[in-house]
Amino acid sequence: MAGEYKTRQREQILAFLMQCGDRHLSAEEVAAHMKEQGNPVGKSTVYRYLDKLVEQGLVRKYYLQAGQGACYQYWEDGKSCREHFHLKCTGCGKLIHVECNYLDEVALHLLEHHGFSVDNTKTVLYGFCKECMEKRKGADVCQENG
Amino acid sequence: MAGEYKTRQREQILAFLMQCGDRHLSAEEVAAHMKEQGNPVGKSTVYRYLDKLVEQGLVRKYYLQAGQGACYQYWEDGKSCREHFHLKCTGCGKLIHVECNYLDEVALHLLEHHGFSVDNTKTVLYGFCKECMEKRKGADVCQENG
DNA sequence: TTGCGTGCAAAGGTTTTGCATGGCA
DNA sequence: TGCCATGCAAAACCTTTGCACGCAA
Repeated sequence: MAGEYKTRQREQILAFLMQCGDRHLSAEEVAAHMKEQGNPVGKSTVYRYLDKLVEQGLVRKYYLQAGQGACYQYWEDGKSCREHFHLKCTGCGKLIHVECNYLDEVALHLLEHHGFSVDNTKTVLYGFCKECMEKRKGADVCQENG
Repeated sequence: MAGEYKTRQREQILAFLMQCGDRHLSAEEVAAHMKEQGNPVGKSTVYRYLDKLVEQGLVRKYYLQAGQGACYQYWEDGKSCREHFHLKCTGCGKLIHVECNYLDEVALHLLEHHGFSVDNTKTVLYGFCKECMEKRKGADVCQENG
């Protein structure tokens, strides 16, 4: 059933994603990189494989800005990540893994009080990290104030 | 400069948004509603006016899931969605607004203990709602395991 | 009357899909 | 050999843009 074949294209795509570590890449960028390397990969292949990797939990898909399309990022150690929350800074794109007992209770709370089972492999909290928050203070005008 | 005209279309669009309160609407849905009402409005008009409202701070634009397009929501005095979390069921697609003091503390915790300022307008927690959880029990088994 | 607003259709970009071919196992 | 994977191009999507006409003030 799950007959997955190993191909040059897939190896290269995954290798590139791993190599980029915590950088997030668009499908376009992945395809462009392959082309530069002299081993072009069709866009549909990129999209298809990227989606497959997301399904498998090896790669994460982000929607940082509309109109710009999605971003992908290799998900190091997907197993342990199932058990904690993730924060993504919309300023610098940094992904923060949060190991915190208090937050573990949040999932429990949602389950018991709201009947909702959170999937940490799919959930990302967006916002600003400390550095980007400070950068914003000053430039920021009346955005926070509703 | 501010030569803004009041037109039937604009009145209706804004009225509909206000009336929908905390529901998120896509541009498509707005246009569809107008059509049903017997007063169709061109899509470009919807998009243009929606964007204008966002600029003016009267309406908020969300990017819940790419590929699905953007969602708009009337922004009643900063009340609504900035202050609570959103849950999205990956089973049935339902969007759940959670008004809960306990969860409000979560944002505070993240800020104080992790130096991260969560943006609830961009953040959505993914998982399964009660109904879909029950459906899944017994059904598929090997989906979680990558 | 002035010039903003509207609507249609076409263009824009990203992602998906159909189908024949290519390649892994 | 049997299938899965690939790649091209076309289609599907959402959104923006161009342009002529309509309408508010």
